[in-house]
Amino acid sequence: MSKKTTIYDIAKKLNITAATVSRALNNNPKIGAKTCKLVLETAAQMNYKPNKFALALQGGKTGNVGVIIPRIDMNFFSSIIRGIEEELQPKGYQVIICQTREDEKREIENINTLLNAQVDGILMSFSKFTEENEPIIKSIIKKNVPLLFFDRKKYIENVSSITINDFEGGYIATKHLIDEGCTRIAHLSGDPSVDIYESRLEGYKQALLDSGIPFDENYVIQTKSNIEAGALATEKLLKLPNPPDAIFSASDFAALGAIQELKAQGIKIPDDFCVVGFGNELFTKYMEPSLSSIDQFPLEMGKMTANVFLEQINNTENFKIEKKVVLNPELHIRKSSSRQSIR
Amino acid sequence: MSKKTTIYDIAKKLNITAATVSRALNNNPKIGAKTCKLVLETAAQMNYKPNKFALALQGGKTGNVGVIIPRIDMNFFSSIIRGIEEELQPKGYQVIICQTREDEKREIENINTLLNAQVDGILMSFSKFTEENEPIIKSIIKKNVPLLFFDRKKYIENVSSITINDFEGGYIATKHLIDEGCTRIAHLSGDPSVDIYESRLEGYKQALLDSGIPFDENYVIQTKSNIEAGALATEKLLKLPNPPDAIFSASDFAALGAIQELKAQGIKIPDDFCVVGFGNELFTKYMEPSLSSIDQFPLEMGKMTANVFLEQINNTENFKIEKKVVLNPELHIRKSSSRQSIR
DNA sequence: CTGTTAGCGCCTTCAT
DNA sequence: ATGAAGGCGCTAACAG
Repeated sequence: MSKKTTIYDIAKKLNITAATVSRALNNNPKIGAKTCKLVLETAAQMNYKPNKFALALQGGKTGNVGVIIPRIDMNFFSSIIRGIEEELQPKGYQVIICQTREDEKREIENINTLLNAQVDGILMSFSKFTEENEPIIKSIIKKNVPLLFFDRKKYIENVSSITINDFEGGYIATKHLIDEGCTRIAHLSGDPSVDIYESRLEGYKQALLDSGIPFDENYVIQTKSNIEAGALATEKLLKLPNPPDAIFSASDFAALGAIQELKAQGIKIPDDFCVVGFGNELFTKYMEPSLSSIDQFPLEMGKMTANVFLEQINNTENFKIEKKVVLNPELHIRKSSSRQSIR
Repeated sequence: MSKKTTIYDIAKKLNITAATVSRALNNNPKIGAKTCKLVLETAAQMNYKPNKFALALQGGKTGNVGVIIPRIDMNFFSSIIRGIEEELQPKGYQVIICQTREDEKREIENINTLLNAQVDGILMSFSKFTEENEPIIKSIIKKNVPLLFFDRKKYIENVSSITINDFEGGYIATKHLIDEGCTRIAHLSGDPSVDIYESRLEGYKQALLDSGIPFDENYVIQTKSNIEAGALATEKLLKLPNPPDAIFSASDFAALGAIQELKAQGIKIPDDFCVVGFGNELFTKYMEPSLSSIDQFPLEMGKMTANVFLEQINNTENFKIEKKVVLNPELHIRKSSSRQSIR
């Protein structure tokens, strides 16, 4: 296990030239069938592994794909990464992780780093579309580097995206609360300029509309995705002249804060108040009461993203593939919104 | 933004040769101060970025480091990755993730892949040391590829490791339970051939010894790190003729199972029974009752691992650095073992 | 101090 | 169907 074997080594052994070996290895049509077979065999026998760097140097493929996410220590994103890695690794790709830490500057830096590293593709969940990052996104496309969006999308020509149906998620969460008998349903929303939150809000509105419940804008509060913000928002809601009897939160963390506040005020869940979150974080299952939540299937999202990327890479047609995959979310009903027992 | 600028481009512009440019860029001592400065300036101005692949091709550094972990979708590991990435990225390294999925064969595959990718270093938390993976570990060392262990260690010459003091963790968890007035403390342990579980058990024993509480081997049950196993083990413990009044679990998940079982049997926590877990998983804080647990500081562990790696890489001495970093764990006391209220 | 040359491993014309 | 030669971007050895 001293030196790596090169095509020259195997050429020497077979008394042929490296070019021939190269051709045989690449299934070049004009090559003798026996020669080809012979080369393949001895290559395997000598444990030949192509040198990625020599390939990359000539402008070929590097076998690396870059994945850009806000933070890896969130279950949602790490599950996506897991899915991506599990699909791509068997195909010989390595996954390079970049975190933006919610910083748009770092997002641009990361893209530049990845482009400079000549990755074969960039899979990303960007923080937000702004005028700042628009040009760099365009430059990825111009360089013909396959680009895919997951989780968060924006319509850009020739860019595929893998997302969940956030509208549907908002709809079924709200519908479920209505079905449980709630009539004054509040919504903890997120940054309205991020389309996933916008869609969840729309789904919420549509569900109300379909059930003939009037939409009350006082019931919608924009909050950060954390516990404190959720608790604070809930406090506000409870002070309303006609306080709500349920909350659909676009974030599990905010929902957790809501539940803490409700418990602190001695409000019975789910008897007097129901809560549904979004994300199906691990803790939703184990908290007390357990929190109903919308599952976004991050593992599947990751696998799907990887597969669409592979399709795109292997596309030999002379037109671009543009695929918009939308996964269906699923509601997990738990104690926080489960009134069967008292009906 | 058409073509990447090479050292030839900047050489041409300055009417010097590429070699000179290369030297200037690498702070080669024998170079004219003005020439050097000039090169550096125009390089920056032309937005020159060295080509990693050309460097790697000559046997130089690739700027990639491989990280091998069981699974990325566990908070403990993804936090470590976060720490590693945050330290290494600013230094120009890219992090390549490999998951073993608890499969020792894949562990070997991953190492081979990384070696073949000529990574500048391998940072790993291996599943277990066996006769099978011993040779490949040795081969990493032979190839002079910097190797570091985190989380799980084994003494190998010249291999640095970053771990937490599991003995201490076991000790303080148990000591805390004793201080809360528990006298019959059981322990849910893990695979005894994995040294971290062994150490936690030893810490547990030592704490009992130091407090004059006899060790009862019936109180130690080996369980998998999941909820069902924890519940099952607890069921067994409660059936003992002299059942315990506390559990120190080497896993948060098993501890969660224990609490579920205790609650199911109507046993009051912490009044009649205390529980302490290990890992400080996110859910421990939010479950009911919240679970006391040992924090392993995964983020710091990751950062530390990255920094020891950097030290090692930049080591110009002619001797190997071997660093064994041991982080101190910390107990987070929560409701499941907090009897202040009733004292 | 700086220019010249060769080569890392591979592929790709151009010949043969 | 195969061999010979050049080059991807860079560095290192050898000259000057």
